[in-house]
Formats: sequence, structure tokens, C-alpha cells
Amino acid sequence: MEFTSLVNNSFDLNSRPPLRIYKEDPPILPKQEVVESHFIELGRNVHVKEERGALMEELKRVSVENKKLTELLTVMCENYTELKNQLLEHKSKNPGVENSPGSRKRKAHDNRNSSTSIDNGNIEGTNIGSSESSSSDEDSSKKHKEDHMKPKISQVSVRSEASDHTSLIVKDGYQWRKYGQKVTRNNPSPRAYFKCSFAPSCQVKKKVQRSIEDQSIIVATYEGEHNHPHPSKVESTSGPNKSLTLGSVPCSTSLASSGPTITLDLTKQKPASHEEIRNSRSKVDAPEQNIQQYFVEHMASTLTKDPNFKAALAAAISGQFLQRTENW
DNA sequence: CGTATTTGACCCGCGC
DNA sequence: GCGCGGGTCAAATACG
Repeated sequence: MEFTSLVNNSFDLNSRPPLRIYKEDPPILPKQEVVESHFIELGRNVHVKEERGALMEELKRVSVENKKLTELLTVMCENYTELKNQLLEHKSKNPGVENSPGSRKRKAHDNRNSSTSIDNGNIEGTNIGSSESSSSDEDSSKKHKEDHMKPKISQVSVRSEASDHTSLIVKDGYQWRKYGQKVTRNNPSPRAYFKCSFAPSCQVKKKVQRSIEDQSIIVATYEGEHNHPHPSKVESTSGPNKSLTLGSVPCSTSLASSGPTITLDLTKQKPASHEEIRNSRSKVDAPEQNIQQYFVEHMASTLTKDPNFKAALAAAISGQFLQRTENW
């Protein structure tokens, strides 16, 4: 599926319905009603004119904003296509190589898991649980199996806000339960271990650690795939400065030394320029589907959280509606 | 009081 | 076999 198709809205963002974005929650009245009410008192004609001027100004502003957003979207699409190409290229060059270094260490879900009731991997829809290998004791076949039953591992880097250099919270929409923290050898900042709160039915885990190179970057490593839908109500920011909502995405990708990652730069309020995004080194090892899902989820959650967007959407819809009713 | 987080102890694979 | 280091467990603690 092409990314561009995902943003193929049924209404044209560039069309010019009588948009109006309210800053402070006024009742959204159909335009006709508003106009009628103004005609009740002829003495208020001046006021109507003023309002029209204001509306025109607002319309201009919204149009500019709309244009910017469209540009940003185009850039994102281009970037995505570029990434996709690079991923394919990378895959074709290294057909066997999938995961980050250190994979020869024992996997998290080994024999121990097969003995515990919680972690038994009889979960449908996931490829987690190399523990199912109870039938075979031969090393060769085991290795062979392990190769095919590795949980999907994807790595995501998120730049935290400047003021927040302590928490290891990555708001990705899912709910996680922390079950451990450890200081690792080659990184002074602790690594936090999370399990999906839908466990044991969903065995997705993630490790979160600050980048050794840039402390403002949080690297989250996901293991496995969720076997449940993305929580419909994406929890919003739980507190000031703690939020890492992946919104207003100046989304670039980067190649960390530890491996290919996706970096979502949340410190930038304004979209990165086309050039910036183009110049960003970009290679992604995360499964293509995950990336798509990621984009879609975060775009959706961001848009739905934005009151301005809601207002604009409502105005656009009512505007289109009015246009039609006027033509009747 | 129930749930989530913290944190020290423990387990286990790997390299020597 | 031993030590190291990453990963997990589970009791203690914090929090709403």
C-alpha cells in the first residue's frame, strides 16, 4: 500500500469551503443561520462587514496553514518512498541479516519460558516464543528454528523534550508495564524493560534506553507484534513535559551506530524543511508494515487530538454541506 | 485497597 | 567451571 493513499482524504484540503476555525469553542452555527440572524437588525450591517473581513483574513491564514501542511505531507510521502526504496535495497543486499548486533546472545524467550506458565507462547498471531521448540533437541534444528521464529524486532529512536532527561517513557499509544530496569555495561543510562499491559495474551516487549551518543534520544527496541488492536483511545499526555506524543511529526530517520532506527524529532515545533528531511540519513530496518502502521497511528492520533483540526474539519464539512444546500 | 513501579536477587547463555 | 552481563522475577514500596 502506498503511503500516499493513506492520506487520500475524501475531501480536498485545498478546496476553499467557508472555513472558520474558532479559537475558543464557540458554537458552530451553520453559515446561513448566522447570516440570517444578522439581517434581523439592519443596523448591524457594519458589524457584518467587519466580520466578513475578519473571516476573509482567517480564511487566508487557514489557507496558508493548509498549504504548509500539504507540503509537509508531500515531504513525508517522498521521504517514505525513499525509505522504502532504501529498505528494499538494503534487504536485497543483505538477505539474511535482520537484527541488531548481539543477537548471538540468548534470546529473552528461551527454555526458561517454556517452563513458566505465563510465558508459554501459545499465542495466535504472534511469532514470539521460540520456546515452542520442545519437540527438538538437536542443536542444528534448534538453530534453524530460531532463525525462523525470532520475534520481530524493531528499533525506534525518539528525541525527548529538552527539559526531560530522566524519564524513559515513550508514548506510542500502547500501554506498557515496567518490569525491570538495568544499567548496562556500555551505557551509563539505565535500560528499562516493559511488557505490553495486555500480557500474557500479548507478549510484546520493549526495551527503552537513552542513546549513549545523544542523551536526548530515547531508543526503544520492540520485540514482537501486538496481537490486539491499537487502543482506540490513545492516552494523551499524562503530564507536563512527560509527554512524548508523536505528533506534529517532523519525522526523519537516522542511522545510529547501533543500527538503523527511526527518529521522531519531537523537539521541533516547526516542520523540518524539505532539505533537512532529504539530507537526513535514512535507513530503516523496522518492518515496513510497522513503519506504515506507525505513521498512520500517529498521524491519526495527532490529528484527532488537535482541537484546531477538529474545528477545521467540522467547518470544512459544514461548509461543503452549506455549499450543496445553497445550490439546491 | 488495588494497581503500577522500583529494585535487589536470581537465572542463564556465552566467552575464556 | 567460573565470571560477566543481559534479562526476568517478585517483594517492597508508592500512588491514586
